[in-house]
Amino acid sequence: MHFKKFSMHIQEKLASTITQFFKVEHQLDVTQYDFQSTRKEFEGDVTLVVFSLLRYLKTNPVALGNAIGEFVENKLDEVVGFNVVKGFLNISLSDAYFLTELHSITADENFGHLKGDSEKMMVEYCSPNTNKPLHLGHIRNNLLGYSVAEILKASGKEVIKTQIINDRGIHICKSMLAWQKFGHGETPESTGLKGDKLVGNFYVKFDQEYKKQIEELKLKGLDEKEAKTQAPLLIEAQQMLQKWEQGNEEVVALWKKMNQWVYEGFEETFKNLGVDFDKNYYESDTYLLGKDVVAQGLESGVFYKKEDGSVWIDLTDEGLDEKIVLRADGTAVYMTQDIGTAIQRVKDFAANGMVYTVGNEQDYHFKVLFLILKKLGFKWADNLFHLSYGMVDLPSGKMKSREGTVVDADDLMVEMTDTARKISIDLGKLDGYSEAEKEELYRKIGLGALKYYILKVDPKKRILFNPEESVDFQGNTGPFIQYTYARIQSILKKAPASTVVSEYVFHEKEKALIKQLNLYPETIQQAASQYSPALIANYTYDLVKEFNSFYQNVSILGADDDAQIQVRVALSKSVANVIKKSFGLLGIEVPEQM
RNA sequence: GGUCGCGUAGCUCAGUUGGAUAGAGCAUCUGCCUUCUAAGCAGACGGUCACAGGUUCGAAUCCUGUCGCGAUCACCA
Repeated sequence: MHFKKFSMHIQEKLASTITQFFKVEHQLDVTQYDFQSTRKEFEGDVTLVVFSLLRYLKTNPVALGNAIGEFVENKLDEVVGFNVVKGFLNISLSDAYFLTELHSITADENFGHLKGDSEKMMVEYCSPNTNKPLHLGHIRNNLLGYSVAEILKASGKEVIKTQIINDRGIHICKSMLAWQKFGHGETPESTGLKGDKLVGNFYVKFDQEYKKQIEELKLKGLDEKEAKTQAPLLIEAQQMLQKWEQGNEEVVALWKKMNQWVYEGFEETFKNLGVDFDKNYYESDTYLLGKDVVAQGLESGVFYKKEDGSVWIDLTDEGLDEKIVLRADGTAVYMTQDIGTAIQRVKDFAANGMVYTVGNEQDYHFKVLFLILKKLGFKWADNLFHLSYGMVDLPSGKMKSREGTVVDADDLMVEMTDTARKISIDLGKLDGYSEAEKEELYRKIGLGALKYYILKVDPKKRILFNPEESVDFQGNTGPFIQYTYARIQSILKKAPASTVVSEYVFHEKEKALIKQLNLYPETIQQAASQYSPALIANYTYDLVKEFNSFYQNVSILGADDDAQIQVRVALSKSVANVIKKSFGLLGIEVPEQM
């Protein structure tokens, strides 16, 4: 059955009643209906699209709509009226129905959130390199991954958050080498720099020195390509990588020391950003994985060997290319590791599936990876999902760490907090807050603005971030929603104790709110099945808009009678609860006052 | 060149298994703080849904083609 945009419960009732109508009146078996919530400009609460029923019964849509309308009005107590406009049957629902709905929403503290462990999913996100600090691109990745993990939990799944830390490789050696050569023994302590920042500086330093060497070599008559491969710095870095692989003590000690600096720096960033992980994997542990699987796949004929000894898979039947899975010298490539790591993870956690939060530049890689795992016969390969997201670009183009054209994650969070502080002080509404409480609030608001700004956009779309223009704090923004929450808290503090209301005549604004609240459970399920925090963000915005209109147009605590106060307070409380929960799914905190 | 993704108001975005007159925010303009917090509310202005065909009662949505932007097509990760 097709249910859309309206409470499941009443739609089921309507659907089965309409099925009865077709059986009784026309001896027809009909079970598929298109419902939608009635548009504001028409009278009614839920609308049946009659057009799509004409294929069962050739008749005038208006006549059919009227017939159905009369039937459901007679059969269902909840239906108190209807009208037909063109092929749309608009059905009005009773006050008793809305009251029941409100009661069931209020009664459930975890309204919309399922608890359970129907399935175990692993969500990977972040997965940084340990040679440079995190930037805005990582922020999008972290926010998306964290949020999708929370959404999956709310949809009833058990979730394990994980990341694979790319802690080895030539890029790490570059930072190490530069530190050795130009570092003068600097440490985070001696410089006062965050560890990841310090290491990142040497990564940049390497690139600068490397480029100098290339220029020098070119002056000596080498061409670009030769110069790039023959620069002494690069050769040294490659040698360092070999030493690392051989377990050279000095190199490994340096590697451990510098990586530790980076981890401490990352930890701080994760904490400020509010993300966490249940399990970390390290590439230095996993980079040799997958070779045995390749051997098995070779035996079973999934892979084949070329004359030089390298191992490949032929995916031309699937419209893709041939892809290498093991080098001729027997060493692993990226794909080998990813095959091995996937299998390892499923073993470690008995996961039913995995979500990989990785930028869309790797679409092809994951397409191939999933296909290979499928061909290798793993049944969980059907439950792998690449949460592919668009790049965050600057007006000047792509962010590049080596060229220093990145928006640093830590800096950005500080700037957002600064902006929040400035706006808050201008508005001056924080009497009674201590300085520490105020700072905490600025952080909540600043981060809320940033997180909402990023998460409200469909993950697959690219984001153009202009550092010159600050992120908004008004309109469709995080602070707007946080503000609404704070306002409700202020009302709830003054509200009378709750009593039972058994009869009530609803205001249109109240009905609209109940309808919007009722969409929350299905929004979570939809966001989970589409891995899209944007759906949660947009839903919450609609709810808040609806509430603000209600707030500004009717009086809550000053309502006409007790029943009205009770209902309006209950509604406000439910809205606040959903805001808090839904923002929780986005990793955004809500303030009690602002 | 092949493949994948995107193209909706000046700007940023919604619009989800095809439904009513395509909606918000920002910006611009007009009202509303002596009443629960004006980071708000009410309203005005703003559209060839990139373009052209097709499918059907009905298309921003599905199909085909064209154009534009991006990514990718490594024995890098």
